[in-house]
Amino acid sequence: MQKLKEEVGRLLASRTSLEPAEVIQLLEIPPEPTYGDLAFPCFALAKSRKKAPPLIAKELSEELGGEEGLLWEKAVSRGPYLNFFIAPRAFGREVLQEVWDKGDKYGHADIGRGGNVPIDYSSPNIAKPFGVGHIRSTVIGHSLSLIYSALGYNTIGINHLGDWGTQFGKLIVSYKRWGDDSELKEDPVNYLYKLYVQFHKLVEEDPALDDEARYWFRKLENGDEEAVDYWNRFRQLSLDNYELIYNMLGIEFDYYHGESHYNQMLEEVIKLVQEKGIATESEGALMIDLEPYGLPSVMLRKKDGATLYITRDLAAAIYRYKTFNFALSLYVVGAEQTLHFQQLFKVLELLGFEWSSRCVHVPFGLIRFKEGRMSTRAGKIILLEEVLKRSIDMAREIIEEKNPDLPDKESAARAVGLGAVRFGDLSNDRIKNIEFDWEKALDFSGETAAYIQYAHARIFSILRKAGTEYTRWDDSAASLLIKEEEVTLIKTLALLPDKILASAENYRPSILARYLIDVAREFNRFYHNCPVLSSEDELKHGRLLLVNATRQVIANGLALLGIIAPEEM
RNA sequence: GCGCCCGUGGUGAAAGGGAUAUCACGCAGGCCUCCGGAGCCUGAAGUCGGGGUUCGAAUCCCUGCGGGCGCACCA
Repeated sequence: MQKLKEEVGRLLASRTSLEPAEVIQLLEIPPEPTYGDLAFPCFALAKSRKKAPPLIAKELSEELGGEEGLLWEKAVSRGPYLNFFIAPRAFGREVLQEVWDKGDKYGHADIGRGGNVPIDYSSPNIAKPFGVGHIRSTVIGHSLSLIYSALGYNTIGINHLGDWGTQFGKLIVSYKRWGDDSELKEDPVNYLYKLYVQFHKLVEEDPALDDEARYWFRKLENGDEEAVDYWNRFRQLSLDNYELIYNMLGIEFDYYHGESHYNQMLEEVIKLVQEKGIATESEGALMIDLEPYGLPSVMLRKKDGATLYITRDLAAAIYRYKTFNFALSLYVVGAEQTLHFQQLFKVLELLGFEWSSRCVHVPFGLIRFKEGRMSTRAGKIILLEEVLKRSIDMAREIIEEKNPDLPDKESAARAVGLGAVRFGDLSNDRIKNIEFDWEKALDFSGETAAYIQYAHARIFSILRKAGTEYTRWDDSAASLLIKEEEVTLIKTLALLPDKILASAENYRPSILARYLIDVAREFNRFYHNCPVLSSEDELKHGRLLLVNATRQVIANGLALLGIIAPEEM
């Protein structure tokens, strides 16, 4: 597709006042394939030519006459658009060859040139169980890190654990008062969670508990041995539990730099802020006035001397810049923290860090129950681990029913079950709130990962039967594909590089996810209309090249979503 | 009170200011002597209301309504 765009870009640049790059920018895909395959909208020329766009389109098409290019065969005007029709044989050969040559790297690019991109994602709060709510940050962040890596960036996954803060005071108080060693050993995270929920229930009757919790958190900040011991224990037990889920999802972080990691840098940050003269004392607390910028002011240090979330985030941002000299720094964190990040980035700017503009908050909507928001405090939560396990169970049942002879049912069930959950989250626009629904979470029909995986498995089935006879490149075979379903599929395959790029630029893996649905759909149409194995020699070879290219596109795409493409299911 | 986000067929979603608004679930019907029917084909049904900007608005602006989120001692 890029080659076609470049060709059209050069062609139109030579006939208009525009540069090739400008033309390429303007090119779009027509809404209806019968209009053409690549459209040049003539609105941009209306001013300089002082003519109506439809007239310009008409003139351009007449100028081109019956001309044809390498990859296109005709150009016709339709309203204000000049529409190019691809030359199916040349275009098909071109696309298939590119996929063939690039293989696993088809769709990848090197726009990043090795620049560092730290991505802050997942970041659960210690001592709270890993709920479905955490899946969003986890899978969106993971997918973005895979996508940016494919574009030549050096991504750095950072799990910014919530391992510091007043909740530890609460936990210590609870554990000291009511804690039970054997219960803790048996099921650490759930037990800690139980204590946490209980604390919030009891605090309603006894508000003094809150003071006690703050007191213990201050002790922790001051390095009190007893407090630190508790903290270490709670933290490690939680980490062991998260490990399980990350293993299931195939996620590895480069760093587990939780909030506690920045403790020794906080003094320095506060000193810096004071030196810059942007901080003020107010009722014993240290504040930065952001009113002039239309934002609520922030507090860096409480009157009791304890620091806050934003103080640590400030330290973390500066640390990341010093350590990684990043090209881009992403924060995959819920939309409810949008204001916090606006404040954070503004403070960085006020500190004179030009790189503050390279910090990006990637927000997403929250997951809700029908009855309302999930609340960890109230104890209303669904564990992610449970969702994943049930999804795998469901997939196993379906495999048992539809494909009982499958040799390795377990890995297929994992691929499909885990894929369904991930895809369910990745395929929708991240900014919208999601209502959690077991039925939808465990759905394998329609626009789901299973649909894409099924196409992939079918392809493998065909390729297995075809044997090795056709596993070589052949120019003339690749030029034979001119049936409608073949051409449409080829055109779809040609879009992968654009889609990966758009996913990165918009921080939206959903663009790639939806595209893969299109690929699978076009493949299924092709499959139902164009027999492969029973075709005669050269056409069979050509179709096998197309089938193989489709396999490659699906595999490359799913890989960037962190979803396994099974050979059988 | 102030600020931010979201309103698209019955339901869930897509649509870089552009052409006749695209899918899926569900519903009604059809397709396996044929490469895997977790599939394919056909059909009914939609841009929250009102103003504006523009040659052109689901998209941008204003306003109303509905829903969500946030706003100095939580994270």
